[in-house]
Amino acid sequence: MYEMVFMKTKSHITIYDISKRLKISPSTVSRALNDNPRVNADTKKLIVETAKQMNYKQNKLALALKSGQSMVVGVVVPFINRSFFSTVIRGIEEELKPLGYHVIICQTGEDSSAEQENIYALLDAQVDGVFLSTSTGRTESKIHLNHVIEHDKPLVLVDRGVDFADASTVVIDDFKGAYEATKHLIEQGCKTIVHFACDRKFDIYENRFLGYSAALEDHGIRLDSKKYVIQTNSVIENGRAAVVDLLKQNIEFDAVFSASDFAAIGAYLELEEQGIGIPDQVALVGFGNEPFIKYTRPSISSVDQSPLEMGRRAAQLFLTSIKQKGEDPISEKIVLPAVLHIRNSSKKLE
Amino acid sequence: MYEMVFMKTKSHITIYDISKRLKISPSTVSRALNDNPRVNADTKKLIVETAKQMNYKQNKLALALKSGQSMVVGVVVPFINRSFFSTVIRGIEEELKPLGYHVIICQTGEDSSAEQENIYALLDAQVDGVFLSTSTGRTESKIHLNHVIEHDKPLVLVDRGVDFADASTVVIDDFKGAYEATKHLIEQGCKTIVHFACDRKFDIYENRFLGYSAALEDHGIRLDSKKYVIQTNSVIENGRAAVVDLLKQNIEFDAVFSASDFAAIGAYLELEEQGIGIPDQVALVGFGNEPFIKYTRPSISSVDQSPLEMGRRAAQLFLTSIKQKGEDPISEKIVLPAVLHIRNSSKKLE
DNA sequence: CTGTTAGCGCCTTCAC
DNA sequence: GTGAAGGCGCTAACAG
Repeated sequence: MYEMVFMKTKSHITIYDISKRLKISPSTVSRALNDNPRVNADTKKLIVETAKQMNYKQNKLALALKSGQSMVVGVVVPFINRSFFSTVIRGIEEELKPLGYHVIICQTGEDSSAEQENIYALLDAQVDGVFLSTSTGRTESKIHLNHVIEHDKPLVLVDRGVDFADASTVVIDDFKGAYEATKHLIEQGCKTIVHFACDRKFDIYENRFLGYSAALEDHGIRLDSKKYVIQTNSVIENGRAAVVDLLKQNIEFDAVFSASDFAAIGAYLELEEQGIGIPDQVALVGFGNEPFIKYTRPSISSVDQSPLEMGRRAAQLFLTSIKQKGEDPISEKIVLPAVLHIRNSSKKLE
Repeated sequence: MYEMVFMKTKSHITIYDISKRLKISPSTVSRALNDNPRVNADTKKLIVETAKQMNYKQNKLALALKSGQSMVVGVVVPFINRSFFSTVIRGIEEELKPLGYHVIICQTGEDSSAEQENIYALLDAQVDGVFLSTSTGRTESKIHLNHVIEHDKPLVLVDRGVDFADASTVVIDDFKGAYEATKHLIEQGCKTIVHFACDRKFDIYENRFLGYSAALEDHGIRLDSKKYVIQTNSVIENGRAAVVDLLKQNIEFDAVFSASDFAAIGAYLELEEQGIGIPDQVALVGFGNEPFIKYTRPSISSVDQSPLEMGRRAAQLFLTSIKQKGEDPISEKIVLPAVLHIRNSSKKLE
């Protein structure tokens, strides 16, 4: 058996190649290419030109190893093809690209241990910071988050945060958004408002539930968690199933406030199929303002999360953290407003 | 003025730290950590354990510099928060993550020169391959694509490809999809079928146009490009404007086949607002099968592009290219089927 | 203004 | 089975 021999044809040009060609030391080449003032204008010009001509490209990897800055950040989300998450990422990318950063994306599939692995892999890859929309609930282990901090890298929690002192956070005002949505339904005359709560081990969903509860209380409606608060997931089929269940149990209700647009659209589909009129018999409000939510008929009311802005702000938090490197890290918390978009699914009165 | 002094507190552990602590040479530590057989089982165990205890993490950057493999790929798309693109990326990520690759995402904003810059930046970052859904039309310069090939990195064109010999490609059968969509409309009795063509400098749109034309011809309908083929962009407002224009010009039509779901939904909104019945007065078929397209009422027919599968296949093409490194690169071309999903917007007959 | 040297963290010959 | 040395490509002292 013969070993395969791979000719490692060097496909890229280094400053040494330029150095040799021009008989100028590598450091001068480096200086010239970095526009260092302490180099003769003519030689600089010469170097820059031959570099271009030789099609030289700076190896960022070497630079990263040398400088300790990779100029890469990692973003960890449940699924990248959810409009909310991809739009957050868009915001991050657009804010960071002008500064020369690259964005690595990771998906957890909503699995906490996959989240851990992703974060470790990102640290291995020497990212300069981590953005996370977590799938780790309030009670679960957060050592992977500690690791990020220990490695002295900024950690920015986006939307799905957890209480974690050393991380910056950007969220929307979930409580207020939910409160407004519920209040709106009450003002439309709804008395028995079902809440699709999603998983309350996440703060965002807990806060939406609390907003719902507070609105009921403030308007003299007794909260009946057993009957009207349903744990769903943020999945279309779950919303459908929840409606099926309510009907099967003969629970009467005149509105649904869903903490997720996906569950909301599931409810919409099922109600429609069952011939239950929206909003006349059941009014409907979702949460997230996903792009598809306004094309149903009736169009569905929803609370906007301004994902693009969340991404941008998250990126800005990262940048301020980077700048104050070395000092004691200050973790900032941004709360964006949650704006209710009222559409036809919840207009009982004109 | 005093210069600020930054104590570069080394936040990470290297094999040298382990080496010193254990008084074992770095090379042995390296070998142990890489599970090299030529190291004593006991020392190996010792090393692995202290590594874990010291919270050692391998610096992939150093490895990348050494090995010439960064284990990072770059994906360049117009916008990451379009469902189609983010789902393609999801497919790529899911296929490549098990092999240890990271995915960097870049957005061009549909701008050809931004695309060039992105690609150069990715090459600087020493990515192992580039996935591209191009914004560069048939007639524009493709030097940036040549650069990728010259650097000996696999280039995979996804969906929006251009003729480029040295790149692998995965597309769907746009011609057939468009043909089927148009044929379906004809079979529903439509005679005057408008085509929203998008930008035909991209092959995908050109092929959709050709499919539309061929279907008309095969069914004895004369193609009237001037009257019925409208250049729109893949944007909701463009679809709206196109309908407004048609009405203003008093052009009669009984169907729209849009090469883009976004333009299609624009048409839907405008037709609805004008009180024009879908499908009775105007039947409607889109292209892309975006998630939102089926929630309108009537639901809109559309040609599916199977973006997840496209992403997966693209990743596989990359992997085969990587394996045959050194040999003459073979560029493969995959054509996935385009499946028409018939919904209520195009059912004139029962 | 320019060249020499060293080192970022790792792996991998080459010796022993 | 283990250690020493060199180099991936780059920059930043340190000399001159």
